[in-house]
Amino acid sequence: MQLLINPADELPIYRQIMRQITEAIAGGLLRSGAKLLSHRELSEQLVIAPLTVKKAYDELEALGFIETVRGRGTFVAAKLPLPNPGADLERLRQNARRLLAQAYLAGLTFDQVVELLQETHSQLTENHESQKENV
Amino acid sequence: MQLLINPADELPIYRQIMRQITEAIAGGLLRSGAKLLSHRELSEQLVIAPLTVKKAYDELEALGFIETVRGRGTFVAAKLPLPNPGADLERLRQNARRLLAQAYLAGLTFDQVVELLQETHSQLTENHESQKENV
Amino acid sequence: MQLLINPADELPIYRQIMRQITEAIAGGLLRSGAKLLSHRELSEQLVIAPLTVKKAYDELEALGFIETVRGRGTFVAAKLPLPNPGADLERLRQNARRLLAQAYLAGLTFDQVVELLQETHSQLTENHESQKENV
Amino acid sequence: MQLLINPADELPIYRQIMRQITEAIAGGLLRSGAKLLSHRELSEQLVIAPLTVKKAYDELEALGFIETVRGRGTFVAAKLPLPNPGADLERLRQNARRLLAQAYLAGLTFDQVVELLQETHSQLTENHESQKENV
DNA sequence: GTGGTCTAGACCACC
DNA sequence: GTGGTCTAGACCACG
Repeated sequence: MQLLINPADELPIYRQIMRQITEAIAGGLLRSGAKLLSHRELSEQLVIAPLTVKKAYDELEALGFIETVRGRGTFVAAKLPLPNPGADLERLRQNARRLLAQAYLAGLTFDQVVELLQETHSQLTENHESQKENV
Repeated sequence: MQLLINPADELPIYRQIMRQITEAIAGGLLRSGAKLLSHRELSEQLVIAPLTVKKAYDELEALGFIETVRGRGTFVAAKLPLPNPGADLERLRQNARRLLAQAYLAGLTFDQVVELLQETHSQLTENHESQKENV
Repeated sequence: MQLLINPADELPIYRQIMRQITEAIAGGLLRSGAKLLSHRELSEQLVIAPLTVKKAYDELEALGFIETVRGRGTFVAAKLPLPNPGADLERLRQNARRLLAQAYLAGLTFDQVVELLQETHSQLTENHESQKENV
Repeated sequence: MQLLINPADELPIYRQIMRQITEAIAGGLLRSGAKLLSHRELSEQLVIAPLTVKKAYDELEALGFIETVRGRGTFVAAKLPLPNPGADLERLRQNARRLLAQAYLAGLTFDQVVELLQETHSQLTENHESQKENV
């Protein structure tokens, strides 16, 4: 798995890292127990400050997505955090609304949005094999 | 139309305003030529600084969504900006990917996501009738 | 001669009027003694407030480009204002610099700029006949 | 590079800054990747409010001339915005027309205008060598 | 240190 | 009344 960082992006770098790792977990690219690169290794690979990666890992750990074992490394959590049905659904609704608004401004129809979603779905789930990769 | 601002939101206030106005345009709530509240009026209504609203209006104008006429007011643009097929589609794809990742983490299936999208679609398009002036 | 007003332009309307009239004089379209529309007529034709046209005429008169004769109307001045060699040349130099900078950013070469200037020159001077038109 | 601001100028200060920076880019004084002063430093140097410089930087970024990286600074864009052949040419034509009208009112001939343009061209292009960082 | 946002108030030009 | 600009200060997040 290869992370892509854009320093000029509005989203802070540590958030870009968090987002990509959680997306990889959601898409099945990273499974429970998979080992992540150490924050030092990852910072070298991405050519950014180690503190930045550390911050991303710290927050991911606080959220329950990853677990750190002193002396062994960092791993995808065994039990992924259960969703808070209420708040999460509301956020999902909002994001769905935004996606639709954005699509309509771009001239797409509802059916085309669903189509696009289906393509994306296929991409996210087709790489369910390559499992023991590191981040 | 009533804007809702959350000062505690991670998204800057001026962006919240921009988002809600563009969504209103996308959903048909605001049509070409419709007059917006003056940035002063809107700032009073939202209990925020006038400059904050003005910044939102300025950026929306730079993006081509609204037009401003000195001494007369601010209006939804007559010709809304045509989508840039390339960049826009790519951004849409990214957002679709994020929506799916978020939904999967929340335990939803693909079909449930499509369902949720359909509900949202109905809401966005059902208020396509009356409305003449003012935000 | 037909004036074109764009209310959304950054330049104030009364300045748009001033600019177009002085350009018409410079280009030979309007000669000394030519009669202008009354500010009321012009305001009707342009669908703007009479005060706005009045302001443009007032400033043009203060600058010496036009003359008002009570009860008869407004005319292009018999003796056009002589340039202030110093200040005017400096402003010209600045504008020349800006034109070049703008052209270079647009990818043109110096020769192409001169070419473009020549076309413009032809247009400005070829309509030296139609003289007795009103504004 | 030294910016010169005239608070009494009709052109807003932030526009004066924008203009001088784009001209410096067009003239080769500022190259892609060159670092600009932080908006705070520049505001001190020019003795104006930081927000005023920031507004200039923001608009230049929206136009694609400069890029900003959080925590690192602001830089001349790697890929300068490609000209929009249509709109840009039309604006150039207008400005050429205005330059000629202004010159004719000042009593110059067409050849003298071209001469003046040639001088300006030399000035703009002769400082195409050294310069690494800072505005 | 950097940029990002926001405030509360001011003054101006335009219509 | 409208929008346009500017100030002087504040607080925050990021690296």
